[in-house]
Amino acid sequence: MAQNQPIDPLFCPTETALGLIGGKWKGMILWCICRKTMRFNELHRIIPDISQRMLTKQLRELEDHKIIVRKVYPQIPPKVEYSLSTHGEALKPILDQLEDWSRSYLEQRQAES
Amino acid sequence: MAQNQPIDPLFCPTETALGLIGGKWKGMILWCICRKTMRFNELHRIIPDISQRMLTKQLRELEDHKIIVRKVYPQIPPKVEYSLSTHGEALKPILDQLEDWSRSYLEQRQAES
DNA sequence: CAGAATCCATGTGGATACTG
DNA sequence: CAGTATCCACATGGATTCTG
Repeated sequence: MAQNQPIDPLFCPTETALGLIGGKWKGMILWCICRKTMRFNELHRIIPDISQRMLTKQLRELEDHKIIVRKVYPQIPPKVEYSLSTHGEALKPILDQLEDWSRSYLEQRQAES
Repeated sequence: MAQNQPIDPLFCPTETALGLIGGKWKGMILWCICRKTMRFNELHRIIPDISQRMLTKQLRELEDHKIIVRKVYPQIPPKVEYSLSTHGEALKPILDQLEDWSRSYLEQRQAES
């Protein structure tokens, strides 16, 4: 950081990244979509605690940020599939490591108590 | 995910990890402390937009979660130093990758506009 | 099926003033 | 220096109802 220069929050990549994937539920949503292409209700079944409103909102944000791709099949009943974009694929190994990290974190915390 | 079993949010490691490091300002705070041990006002100078209240709060959370270590020197004027814990050190390479990822993300987004 | 719209409680975060 | 304490505005998120 040069010589203790102030950081512009808009240009701190770490903050940016966490802003993109740190939203509520996004961890679980990405965890699911990383594993396979998912439909809306499929996600909702796997993450029952999220409301439809929130699920929609988080998915839209991930889509707006080009991390996931939303594919609509124009048919009745509607069918929408969510999958990782190229950016999202690049994120996958990082999320895997994060998962390992927090797993060892949880284990150690548990061992202490 | 076995056969579309619901995930318990409490036991989704990805969500856990993002819960630990995804708080507001935590990206920038960690970015700083990853680089060197930091004092309170030092952090505040580098991240001027954060309020003292928030800085304190986020630091406490990171400390409670054993990601950083808070070392108090009992003297006047007070001196407090924040550094990475062992868990925090393990996180560092992951944050670096996240940083690379978001940098390429930002570049591509800019190229598009 | 995959949402959109509305209403409402609460939590989060900012500003300010004070302190050991 | 490194915080607390208090007050308050606003954003976040939940529950519910409705729809192409």
